[in-house]
Amino acid sequence: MLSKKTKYGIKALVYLAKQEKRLPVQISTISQAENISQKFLESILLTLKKNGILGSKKGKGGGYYLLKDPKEVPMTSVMRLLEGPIAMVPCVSLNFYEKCDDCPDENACAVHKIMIKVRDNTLEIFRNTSLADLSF
Amino acid sequence: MLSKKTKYGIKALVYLAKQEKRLPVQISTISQAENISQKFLESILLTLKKNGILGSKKGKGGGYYLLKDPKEVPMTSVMRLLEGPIAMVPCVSLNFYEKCDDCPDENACAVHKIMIKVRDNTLEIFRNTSLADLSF
DNA sequence: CAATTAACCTACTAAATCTATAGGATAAAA
DNA sequence: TTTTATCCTATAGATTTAGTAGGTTAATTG
Repeated sequence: MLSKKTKYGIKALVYLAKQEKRLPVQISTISQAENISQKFLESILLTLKKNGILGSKKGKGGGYYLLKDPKEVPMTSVMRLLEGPIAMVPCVSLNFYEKCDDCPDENACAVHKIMIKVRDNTLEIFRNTSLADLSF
Repeated sequence: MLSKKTKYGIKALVYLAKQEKRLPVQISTISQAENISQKFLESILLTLKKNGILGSKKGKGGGYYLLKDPKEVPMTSVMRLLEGPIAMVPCVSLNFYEKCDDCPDENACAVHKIMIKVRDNTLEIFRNTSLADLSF
């Protein structure tokens, strides 16, 4: 299941991508438009900023804005940042790999086998989908 | 992330599918072979039994066994039973649909849009993979 | 019949994760 | 110097996960 954090994060990013001008948008504006708890959204946007997806400006007329063209923001980045691994099991994750405690041999593991397929397919979708694609 | 419950359940099912004869296999045998807590596995196999995937036999020589040919057990069934929805968001789930609190219009939602794609792809894999496919 | 075996069932718990909320600090603008 | 809005840390309540404990039932064996 996708966490609310990721869901809200994507919604906020798409909201920003839809802006005609690249002017800062306040948290309160986004939170009202998308029905998201303002404080919660605040922490989400902050991590997006810390990780180079968003820029911000303080004080009056401040807010958050996209640093790149929406076309240049693939969903892989967004998902990994907010949700963590794209794979359903760590032993199959490209960016968050971990060995399973219970598996003596990964290659002999049935779960490993099918989850590789799922990962590859999901990855393909996220790689080929940018914020721009979600903004129509 | 896939729960341990589902992971262990799949491993146990594949273990049973690999048996040459359809004789009952004890929980303790599977739990040792697959490094799974016996008590935990017990509860997993029980739900698989209650839902028509496994049969069981009590007393000496008892245990669990597959009720159908492994070819006839698609991963969609296993996943839905153990993990729940295959979709990453309830508003996109075929079998566990729920409306989002925050979304006035599903069709206008970016998250909805991409998660439909992910669901369709994942579903396709699970539909086309049976226990037999995982048992080689 | 009685003992053994192994599934069946209920309840509980410890730990982790998720979804926030509180409250103040910092920086920019008016 | 006041206002505005982001930045930051800490915490808390709810939910989910991953088991554990302990006894009950049913089938087999001697």
